[in-house]
Amino acid sequence: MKGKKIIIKTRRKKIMNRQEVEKKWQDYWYSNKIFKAIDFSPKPKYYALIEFPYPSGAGMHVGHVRAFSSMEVVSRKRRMEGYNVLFPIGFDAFGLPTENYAIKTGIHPRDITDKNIKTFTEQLKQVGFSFDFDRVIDTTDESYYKWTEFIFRKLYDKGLAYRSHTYVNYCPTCKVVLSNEESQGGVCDRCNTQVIQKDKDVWFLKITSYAEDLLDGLKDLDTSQRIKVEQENWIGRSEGAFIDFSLDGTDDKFTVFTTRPDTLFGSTFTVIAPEHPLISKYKDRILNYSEVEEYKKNANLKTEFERVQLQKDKTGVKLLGLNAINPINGKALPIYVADYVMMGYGTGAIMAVPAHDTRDYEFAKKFNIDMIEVISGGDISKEAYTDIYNGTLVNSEFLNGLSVKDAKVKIIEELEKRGVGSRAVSYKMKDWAFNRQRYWGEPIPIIYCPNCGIVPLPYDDLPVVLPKIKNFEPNKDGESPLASLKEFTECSCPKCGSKARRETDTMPQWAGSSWYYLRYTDPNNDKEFASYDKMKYWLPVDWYNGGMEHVTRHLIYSRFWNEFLYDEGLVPYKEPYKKRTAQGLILGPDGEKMSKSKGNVIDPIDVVNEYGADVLRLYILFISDYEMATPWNKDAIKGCARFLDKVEALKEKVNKDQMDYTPQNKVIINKTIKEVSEDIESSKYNTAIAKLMILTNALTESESISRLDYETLLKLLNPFTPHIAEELWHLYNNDTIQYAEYPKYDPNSLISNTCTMVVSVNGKRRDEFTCERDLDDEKVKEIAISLDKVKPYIENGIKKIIVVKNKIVNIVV
RNA sequence: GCGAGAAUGGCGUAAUGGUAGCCGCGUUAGACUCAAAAUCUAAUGGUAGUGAUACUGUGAGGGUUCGAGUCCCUCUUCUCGCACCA
Repeated sequence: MKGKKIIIKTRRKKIMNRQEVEKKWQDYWYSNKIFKAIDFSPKPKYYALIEFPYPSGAGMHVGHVRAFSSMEVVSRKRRMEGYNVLFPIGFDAFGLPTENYAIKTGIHPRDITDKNIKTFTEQLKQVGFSFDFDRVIDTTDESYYKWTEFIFRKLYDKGLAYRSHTYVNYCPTCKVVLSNEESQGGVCDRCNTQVIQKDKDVWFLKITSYAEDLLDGLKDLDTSQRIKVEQENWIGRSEGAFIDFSLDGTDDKFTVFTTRPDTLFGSTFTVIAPEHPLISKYKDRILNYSEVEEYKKNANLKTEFERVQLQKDKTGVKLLGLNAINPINGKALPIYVADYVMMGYGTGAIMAVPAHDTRDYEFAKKFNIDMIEVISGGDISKEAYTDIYNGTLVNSEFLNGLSVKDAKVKIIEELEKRGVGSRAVSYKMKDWAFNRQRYWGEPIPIIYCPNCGIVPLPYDDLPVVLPKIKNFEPNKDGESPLASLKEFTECSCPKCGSKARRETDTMPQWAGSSWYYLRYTDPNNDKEFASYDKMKYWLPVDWYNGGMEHVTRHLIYSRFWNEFLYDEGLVPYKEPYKKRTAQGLILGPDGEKMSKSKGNVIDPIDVVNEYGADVLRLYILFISDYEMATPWNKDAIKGCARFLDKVEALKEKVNKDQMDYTPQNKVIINKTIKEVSEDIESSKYNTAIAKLMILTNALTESESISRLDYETLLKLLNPFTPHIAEELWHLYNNDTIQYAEYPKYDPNSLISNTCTMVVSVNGKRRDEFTCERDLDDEKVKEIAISLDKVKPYIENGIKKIIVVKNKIVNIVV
């Protein structure tokens, strides 16, 4: 402890006190509103967006700093490039952790949230982020969630919000219904409890009707392959056909979905999901109904996790007394109930073609069902032949001899002609389960009237305000605490005036974040969610950075809302984001994911207190490639502190009156300007910083440097380490560096007029020499073979000499 | 199982098909100091050698090329995403 104090003292004597200087400039920036975004400014606009944080009690995390730092650097650079920058911040403050904390402590979520937002805001300012703090939004503020309710109401009007009775993912610990997105892998997103299937009344948003648009919009999104592919997989489009199978002895039929209609002649049985309505409908005709009921019950008991575990072990029950008719050849096929067919995908029923589908193959083997080979080329005695590129149709009457591709077209034509099938597209994505039985969320503006049924609240009556309550515990039925509050639930029907009941479920946390980027353009508007003109000016978001984990949830949800609002004529652009990047995780020093329980959490504010905000910002971007997960190294950060000390020490060498580049540094400065700028644009912050270090090392080796040399370095540094840049800039300037013109490079000064030629023999480096640029190839060869170190290797004759201009000579012997 | 990505010193990482290891950390030696820290200087992939230097080296094995960390094929391991999706 004593030693540490001495270190700080020594540093203070030699160089600036970072924390003091940082505080000074933060006060200057924020009190003068240096980062204010100006509506309708004639400058070109730039909208940089980061995912707004959840204001947890733990405060800011180093992960937040990394997530925000990329757009922070870009925003500061854009301001210097003459843009009118919108770089906003807000808080996604509804949600379970706050509510759970309220249950534990009895403190109201409103008070917890306010306190956490205050702390978080202070921490953001301590790091010096250049947000426009005049546009802060809070999703739990009545003036904000009024518009979240408004959008829900719009969705309802269009039939895109509906109530349905289905099996849902339910977390027994959190006592909430979860969406597929929140229960990936069969466990609850928040608490890792195994999700169970529960029969419930649920609000859904019909995101599936936007599946095609959501897929389409990805085409123009500037993003990594990974982010695109993840969204595509999530939407999960597949092309195929609906085919009707009639039920033997009835006038009824059921429809299957298949991507392989070409194999229809090879179908030897059909399978329906345990939840398929056919079962109860033909209760009386199914001879083994009790066995089927039993199977159905067991299937529902299985958790998602168990289903995955038992993936290979197929189970099922044959429906006795009920057969399906293959529409193409009139053959009677047995119907099985099996849980490897899901009610939630396609039609919940399949035509099974064991010869050409792996799952059907396993099932057929287990239940001793026949197979018919209809695509030649494989060996179906060993395994299902699923190749769709090779192979020819056989045993399929009019399809025989065709390729899979052609057979698909022809069979669909035939089915359509006969009126028993059609081309179809199916999506993996399901409708979005949109309610939670909790208090701390946006109320759903719906009323249940005994006469009129479901009635939406009139627009003029919005918002439904969350009442201030004292007991936040959900009740025993897993209902929201609002359900036990008479003052809230009792109301009158807006249509007929009779006594009615208010919806007590609230919206999921993803609601508020589905449109927040719109609100930033006009955060204080109390007439509309944002003015059309302002949205037209600011949108679309030019660059959006956020977590990889939000690619399949938040990104898709928010694009859905935007596309919907666009169709309603309420927003000016169909796609909200032009470009999307994602940062990697920062792991603990032990290489594990940071967590309280592992005790490996690094608090960014501790780093600010020890090294300063500039060092924190610099290190977080220098640590590795921006997209890569990397462990924190408590020693490596010292290198960043040393670097900034060096930058400061350079001031002693500056010739104040020299306003051009010093000749010996001209090339490296121009090169650095070019490369740092390009690196920032392609999210290579780590190499950008490495190049700034190289430049600083070069300037340190110079006898003296010019004012322009130094100011150029400071400008290039400003996006990364604005405090020290501002402080040193003021040695020579009175105005802020934040709007100083970003340096430009001179293409003619990027290369020196001499170059180093490497000489290798058979690809092995042997020597090098320096010569003028673009020297004639013949002369280069002459010099190369005359070198003493090269001579011994070419004694036995030369086969060939390859010269790569200004780079390398390779002598082949 | 399917899809995407990755594998380079003691560590984090860097290299338009053209000097592998930039930049940073760490380590070693030296300077300053009574001493330590900080700072500065030098060295630092491995093996051999006092040394110039030589050989070797980017997960493994093949290939293309004058030349491969980079391109192609096969394999191994790891990370991420999806997962009985019909």
